[in-house]
Amino acid sequence: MPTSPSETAPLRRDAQRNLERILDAARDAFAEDGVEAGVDDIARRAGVGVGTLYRRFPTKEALIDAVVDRRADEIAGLVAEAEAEDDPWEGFVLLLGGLLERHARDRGFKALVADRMAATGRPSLRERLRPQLVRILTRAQDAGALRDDITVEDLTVQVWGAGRAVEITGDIAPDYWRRHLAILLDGLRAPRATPLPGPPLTETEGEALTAAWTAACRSGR
Amino acid sequence: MPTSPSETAPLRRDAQRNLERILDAARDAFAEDGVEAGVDDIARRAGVGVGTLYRRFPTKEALIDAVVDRRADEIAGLVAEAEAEDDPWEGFVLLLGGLLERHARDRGFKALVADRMAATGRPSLRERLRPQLVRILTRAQDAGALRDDITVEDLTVQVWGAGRAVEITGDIAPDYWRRHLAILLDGLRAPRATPLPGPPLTETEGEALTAAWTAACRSGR
DNA sequence: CAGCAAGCGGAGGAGGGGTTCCGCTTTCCG
DNA sequence: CGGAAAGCGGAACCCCTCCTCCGCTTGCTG
Repeated sequence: MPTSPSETAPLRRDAQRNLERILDAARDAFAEDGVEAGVDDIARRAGVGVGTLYRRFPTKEALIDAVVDRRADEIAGLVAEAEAEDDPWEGFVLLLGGLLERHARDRGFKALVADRMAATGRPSLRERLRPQLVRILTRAQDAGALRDDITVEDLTVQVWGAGRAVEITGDIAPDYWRRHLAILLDGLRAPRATPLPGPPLTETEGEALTAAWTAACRSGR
Repeated sequence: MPTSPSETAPLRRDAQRNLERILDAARDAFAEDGVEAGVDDIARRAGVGVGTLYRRFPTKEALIDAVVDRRADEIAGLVAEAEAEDDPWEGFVLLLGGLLERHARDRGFKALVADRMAATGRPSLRERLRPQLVRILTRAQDAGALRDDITVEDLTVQVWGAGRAVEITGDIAPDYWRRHLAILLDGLRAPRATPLPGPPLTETEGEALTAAWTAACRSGR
């Protein structure tokens, strides 16, 4: 747990500085290339050797976790913003838009979204966010704006898919996500919803999916 | 071009048999593991050595191409079926449903879909299919069933995203794609569609996207 | 049946990741 | 200031995958 400041002996000043540099470099590298960015590249960006990197993070995975942890506030902020929005539908749109926009601009974001709900690893983030998500969803449904036959699992899968689509378009048409989202929203709006076939995913299935998705993200794509 | 039968000397009988075995094994391996299935694994499934495989296909990429070529008829058949359907909307739904169902059941299908439109490599398939696609789309629009502000590019991106989502759910909930599709269709239906923001992708952008998508599929996302 | 070209298999090369190791440097504290 | 412990760098290592090479085998043809 190198990120927790108050544990065992404090880091030497140079070590602390290098730790910051590594985290910053990793954030940038992941944003540009996704989690498949190489450790050598990250170390070079940070101006340190790979040995230094591995002194702080026993494995690349641990580095990813640390970067994700650091950025978790970003998602938490977005969700809070969405919940604070007066209009339930607008709040819902704000959330989805925020997610897709980040997907379009930042390739490392996928790992963040995956981790946000991950069943494995650090549950704090996911457990903190999920209730908020449900609230945003049901609030929009109670207001009659969002179709009431979809569940959080449906929404999650939709976001994964849309995120992937928008991620691909991000390099070529950075604003295309708005169009994509508009189509998705038309499918989610209440007024003209067609009954959905088949049962929704159970929460257990949702968790299994999340685990699979996380694994896929971790291994690069 | 090992797949074209009438070229230079005909293959020896054992070689011909091994060629079939390799193609079958590759099809199965890709369906199970996606294009990231290893060549050693494919050779083992086929009951041949990797040397034999490489005698026929200069590179793994060429093998993928050959498998995709062989399966191209599957997509062509689906598209033809969709076009032959009396009701324009039903034809459209048939097409999307067929694509998503295959995505859910067959991990190698993604490569096929990518290649179907690929700007690089074998253009025949893509060029043959695209006009049909446009016809299916415009027919449904002219019938007033499909919203008339979407383009083939929009549709393609939607299918990529939905395919990804459904691919993940395929292992856990093989029929979930129906639910996902239903939501997507509600977003695509004409009645009371909300105007889309921003311009659609140009055809040039569409081609660039396809190339990027193909590259991503080839390298195993 | 004999000769030989085509075909075969699988050990090993090549290259690209992540990870380790160890001799040198820097910081800190008495 | 001086010594010890923490930190540093990056070459080397491991492992995994695609691909090559070459001595042996098999099927075809006269």
